[in-house]
Amino acid sequence: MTKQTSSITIRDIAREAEVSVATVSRYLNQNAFVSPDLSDRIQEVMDQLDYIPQATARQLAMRKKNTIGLLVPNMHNNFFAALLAGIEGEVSKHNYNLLVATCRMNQKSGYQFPLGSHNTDGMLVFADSLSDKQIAQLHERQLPLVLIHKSPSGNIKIPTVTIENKAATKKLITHLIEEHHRKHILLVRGSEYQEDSYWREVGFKEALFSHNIPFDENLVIRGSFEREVAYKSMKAFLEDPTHPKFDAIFTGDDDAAVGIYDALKEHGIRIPEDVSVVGFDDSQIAPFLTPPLTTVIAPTEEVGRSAAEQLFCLLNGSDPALVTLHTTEIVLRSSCGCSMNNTIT
Amino acid sequence: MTKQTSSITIRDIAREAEVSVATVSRYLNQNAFVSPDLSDRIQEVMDQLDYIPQATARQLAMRKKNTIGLLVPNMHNNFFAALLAGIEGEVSKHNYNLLVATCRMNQKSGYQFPLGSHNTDGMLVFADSLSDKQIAQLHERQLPLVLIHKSPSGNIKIPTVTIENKAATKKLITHLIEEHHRKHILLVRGSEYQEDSYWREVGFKEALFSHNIPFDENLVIRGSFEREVAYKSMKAFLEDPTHPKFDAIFTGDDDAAVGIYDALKEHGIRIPEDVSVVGFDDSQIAPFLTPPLTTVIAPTEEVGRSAAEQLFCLLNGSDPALVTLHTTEIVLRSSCGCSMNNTIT
DNA sequence: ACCGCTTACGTAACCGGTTACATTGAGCAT
DNA sequence: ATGCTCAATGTAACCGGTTACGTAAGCGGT
Repeated sequence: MTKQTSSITIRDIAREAEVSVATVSRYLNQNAFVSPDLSDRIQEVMDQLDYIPQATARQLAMRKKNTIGLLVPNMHNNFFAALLAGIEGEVSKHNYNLLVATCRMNQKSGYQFPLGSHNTDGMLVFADSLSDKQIAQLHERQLPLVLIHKSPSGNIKIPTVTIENKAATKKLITHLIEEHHRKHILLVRGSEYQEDSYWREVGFKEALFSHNIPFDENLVIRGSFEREVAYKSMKAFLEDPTHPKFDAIFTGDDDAAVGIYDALKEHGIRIPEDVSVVGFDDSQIAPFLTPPLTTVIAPTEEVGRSAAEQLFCLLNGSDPALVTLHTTEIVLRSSCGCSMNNTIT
Repeated sequence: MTKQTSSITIRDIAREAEVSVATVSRYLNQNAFVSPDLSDRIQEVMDQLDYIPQATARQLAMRKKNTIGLLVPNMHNNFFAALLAGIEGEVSKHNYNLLVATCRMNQKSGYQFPLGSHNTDGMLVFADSLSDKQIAQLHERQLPLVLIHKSPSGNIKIPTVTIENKAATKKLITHLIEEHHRKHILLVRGSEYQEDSYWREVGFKEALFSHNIPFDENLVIRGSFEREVAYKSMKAFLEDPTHPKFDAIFTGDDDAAVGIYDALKEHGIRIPEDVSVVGFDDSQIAPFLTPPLTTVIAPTEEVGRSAAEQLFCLLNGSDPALVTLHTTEIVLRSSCGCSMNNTIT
């Protein structure tokens, strides 16, 4: 209960320096000329009394919180750190504060936003932290919003920043087809409702179609973006005697790839001799798998940075890009059958 | 410049519901009895006008920000996500907000805190985000503080939470000595000023001494907590014809271990046949190195959680643990010479 | 001398909540 | 009926900044 922190206020400074509060405020904000002698007196008193202006009071008076919020579903994802690094850099460049929260059910009154217009001047919403309805609601209330790895539903105009899921996947699958002559490619795709998974599937199909390879529903394993469940799904698939032949696997996620590797190994299936395996994300472990995993590098930090950038556009009144698509790079290692460690963009 | 957000205030609600602002406030905070009919009227009006209380005004009136800050040197560290997850969980449990910032030099006036008593009710300071002097300064100003992976200088009483660096290292080195009969162990230690490195070195020495093995200054490589610099330092060491013989390496960090692996491989030195290698941190890549790395599991999320917990103790007036030491586990993989995948605590 | 214009600075209202204190009226004992 | 207590509600001051507006001094032109 240490209540009385630095309870010295702008009025104390004004009194001691024998000026008005307005003058102190003007000196603090440097937004009007204050004569040098007054400035000196003020500064001196401030140093002496160790004065720190209360952000809260300032925010109230200015009707501006100088704070943006980042909402994520959870923090356990690997690339969360990179995303945050990008965001934080941009935020601090603008001298803003960054509030971070996960969305979660509140005990009683259902959903309660830890972040919102009461808190922040604008928000970054990652993937499916919020339902479309909740997003629409915030948007209606005029709260500046930028979505990350998610596009707005309907035709509401909210800036989005994400990565080229479709194009990258198409390129990767094309590589499998053209360079390694694979034709029966198994798709291990993530959660039904995750947008990244959706576009990766679209890219996957496009690559197939443009090489006249039919898309086979039986060569799809659904809902497996986690290592353990990918492992189990893959095992189940392999143990089903009726499973179709395949000569390559696109795992849609590096973490899932680990599970896939394990399952294949247990069945004595060699990578890449028997089947090529490729992932997505270039997580840290990708180069250390045996064999090293061919995958897609996503510029996560850059995504964070530019998402914040769009939000600041909204806050400044300049208009933001409605959709920012970051390009990805494919890094060829040996799990696809390549022998070199190369990159195609 | 969308200024006028939801500019409806508690007074609007009071007027429409034909009650006083005090009553509305009391209803909102549930801190005094309000008769059911008034409650209903108020709730109805609030729903209808879509009222959201401004956190800022509330904070000003209550002289409490309901916010804690986390200060880190940078966000690029792997375990940052886990740390944050732990902190965030605790923070949201207390219905607080979490402000995250990196410390950085401000363009003009030298060091400027993005976080402080103007912003937060208390702060978590990670490792060397702040100098001892800066910490002391904040502490003098009565700002509740908890340090993470760092202890306070002098005898100021600031709660600290960290991990058992010394004990874990001692156990790990003892394992090398007793199980694998290693006697000439190379110490690759991190930054001179990093406290974790310091304690790891102490534990290293203690293990040596208790087995009557002299500590050899020539078997130390300093300042190498990063992959690349560890690689270079190790190469330089190996290429120096006068370098002492060694049969094991303690890298003090998993990331550094990667660099060490590479350097050893280039010189045709086999792990673990020629030298044992052990790390610290159990980063994600550890199990995927060839051979899989024996290392120490640090409960990072738990560290974050309990640091926040101590801070809330300070905020509630109950007294916090002055030092919280989290126990670590050693996970034996094959880089030390073991054949199993085992854990000792 | 007077007028007008500019400029540095002061006064006081305001931001949107909380809460100490005042007020009102019901309930009950005398 | 009177006085007292107590509980529900209202009034207005306050939190610590910002800023619209007012004021007075300085200056130049006639």
